[in-house]
Amino acid sequence: MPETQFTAAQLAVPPRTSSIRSPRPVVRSRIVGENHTLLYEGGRNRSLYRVVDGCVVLSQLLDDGRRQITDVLGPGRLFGFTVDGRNIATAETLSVARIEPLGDADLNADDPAIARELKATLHRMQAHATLLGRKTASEKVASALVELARLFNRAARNGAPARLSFHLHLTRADLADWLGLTVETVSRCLNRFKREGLIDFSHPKTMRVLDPERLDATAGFSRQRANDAARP
Amino acid sequence: MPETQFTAAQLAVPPRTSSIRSPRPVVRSRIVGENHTLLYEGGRNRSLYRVVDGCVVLSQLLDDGRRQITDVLGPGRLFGFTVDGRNIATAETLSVARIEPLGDADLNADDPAIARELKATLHRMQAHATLLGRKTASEKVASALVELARLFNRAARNGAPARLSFHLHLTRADLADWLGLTVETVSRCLNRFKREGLIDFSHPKTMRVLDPERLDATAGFSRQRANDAARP
DNA sequence: AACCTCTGTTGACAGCTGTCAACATCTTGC
DNA sequence: GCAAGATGTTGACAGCTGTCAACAGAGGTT
Repeated sequence: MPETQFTAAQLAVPPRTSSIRSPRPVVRSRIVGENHTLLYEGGRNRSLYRVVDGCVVLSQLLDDGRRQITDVLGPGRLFGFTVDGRNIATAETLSVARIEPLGDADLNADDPAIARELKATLHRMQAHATLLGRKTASEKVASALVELARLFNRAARNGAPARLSFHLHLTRADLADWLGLTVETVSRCLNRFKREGLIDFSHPKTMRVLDPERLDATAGFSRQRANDAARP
Repeated sequence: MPETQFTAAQLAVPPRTSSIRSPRPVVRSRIVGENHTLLYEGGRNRSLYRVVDGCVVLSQLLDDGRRQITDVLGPGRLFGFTVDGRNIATAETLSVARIEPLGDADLNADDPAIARELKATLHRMQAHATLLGRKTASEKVASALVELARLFNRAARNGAPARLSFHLHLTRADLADWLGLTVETVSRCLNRFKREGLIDFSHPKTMRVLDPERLDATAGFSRQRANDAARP
């Protein structure tokens, strides 16, 4: 069994971050190992699932094997949405993960919380489309780091000052498939960021952000979008 | 006023293609001119809208002006979804369009038909992410043509054999912003397809598919995805 | 009709990113 | 502990696509 990134004690106390409740008072969540495929694109399933803890990615394949990771899910996110009863995407764990089934997908279809989740997902997907279509390699990798840091930074739940250190659940290949790049380009960007003092990592998956502001700037994020006047 | 693509008679009989009903028995739809911005990303609105006829695109902007068209909407599609009360995307008409408000967005949030529309939209967004991240320029342009042909080919509603001729509502720049390319690359691909006998166009926006199968192949579509058995 | 602007096309060229290859490092299994 | 495979890094090189520029054509205005 590969390394896990949380302890037995953490697994024993699944956090509740979402307002979505299943009809049954007690829901049996299950622990799934790393690199386990939960759902296949085009397959059938009649339940939604929530990621309670861990990391799950959604992906699609082209005929010749090219892969696109369409979403990276952390704690609280839902997956298993279907169109015409068919799974939209393949779902795989990138870590040991706690998964909670939410019951019949169609029964839950009119749950306002589900609609809210769908709209939030849509929002993320659109932002990612902008990344894929209009950002450079450096901006893509920087954006990914910012987003993953936000996703998996909750290690410091106990009120401790959240150090900008987090576990990169994705391999370089996963990052490449998420960002529309190649492993080589991802590796080059990460190591350039490291040389420039933006981030640091000794182990390839143990990331630490050293200069959050410069990383944000590299990501092409507009911290000012709210404050700034629109340009001429 | 620029050219319109439907007649007064067609406008007088708005087709009902969706099962989504508004609470009021009579809904007042409105006609909007070409190149009209209906909603701004980040702005507030408290209604969903349906495209009854015409073409609407959703887009996002980066700070330096780079634009990504995240979705192209034809008849029947909904837009105006919000997260935290804020519009997810900017919505613009690319043609004279008939738009129908669907009432309070939050009131409709638990409508099963809305959830279905959201899931269908999610599906399209994921497919487009795969296009943006993993397809070549030729595959992107071919995919766009196939999709737009399907979207705007309903000209032949009267049972006539649907000729594979359709109106491209998007400019070359719009196509580029949708596909993550430049106008020059889009233009080169379209004219190459023309030289190769895949498509034809005299007017830049009057497209005609001459060889649907070869176009599908160029788009990298898997015609088997539906027939295929789900994998283990 | 003439003019102007926007859109589209085409060519030359460059550069970002992909491809190929070799090697290093980490992980896993024996 | 060692071997073998998977993952990550780095360099050389190439090519797809972007950039820049000039021009053509269409649409709209006076």
